[in-house]
Amino acid sequence: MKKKAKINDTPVCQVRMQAISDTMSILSGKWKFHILGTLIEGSKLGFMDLMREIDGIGSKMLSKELQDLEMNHLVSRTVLDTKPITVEYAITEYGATLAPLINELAKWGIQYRQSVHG
Amino acid sequence: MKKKAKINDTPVCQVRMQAISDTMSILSGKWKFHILGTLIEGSKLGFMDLMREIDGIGSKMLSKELQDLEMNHLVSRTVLDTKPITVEYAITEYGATLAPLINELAKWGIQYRQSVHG
DNA sequence: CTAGGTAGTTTCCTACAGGAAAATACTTCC
DNA sequence: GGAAGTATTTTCCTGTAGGAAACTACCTAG
Repeated sequence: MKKKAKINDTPVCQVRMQAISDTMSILSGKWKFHILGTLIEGSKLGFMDLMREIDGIGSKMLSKELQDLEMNHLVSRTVLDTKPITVEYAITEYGATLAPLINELAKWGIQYRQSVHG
Repeated sequence: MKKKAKINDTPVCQVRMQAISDTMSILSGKWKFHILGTLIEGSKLGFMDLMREIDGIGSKMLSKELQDLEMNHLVSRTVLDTKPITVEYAITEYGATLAPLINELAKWGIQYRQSVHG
């Protein structure tokens, strides 16, 4: 009676598990959701704007996380030819598809607080 | 003209950001979603069952992650008085409220693969 | 009495995440 | 000429997440 019986061994489960890993990998780290959330709220923000909006983040992390997000086409980076050079960060159309997911996260978190508190 | 102008300084944003941090904190780590997903699929699994289902996890991590999830009332742990002692892990009613969130994660990840692949 | 199954805990190690602070480079205001 | 603003990069350091492997402990079937 050898046990192998894998619930997760069905193709559909494998695909879902992989998809969840992909998503979490893309959105990994302490700051990605903050950055994305901020850019969804106020489209078109400069680097220093983001520093001011996102409480506690350092320039190194912001820079790195923005690069990650840009690589995954969730955020766009546009260098403007202004007097002092300015960079404009914005959510892409594709990045905006994360809104329902972010809403679910927020919804669950809020409900969690209520269930703990009340 | 000092810039402070915080988009994120509204109470509603603060609450949402905090809620997202809470959620991500509770579901942090490499394995939580795998464990939760597995327990949602096949309710009532033993420790060794979970080891077999979750490819690559070690006993230390499984044990620790299950403790975390139990502490947050997402998973229940029941010791059964069987011949060789057996422990039964299951999703709680509360843990099941994560299903929509997990679905969003999977949905987005699947869509991501498609958009990358073409 | 030994092999194998149950459910973990403990120890040791490494790699990476992330923070603080300084450096870079260029421009404009006064 | 110096302060202040733009946008990073670089360096150095620390804590923790997580993996491998061994160990505990108890039970049962052969």
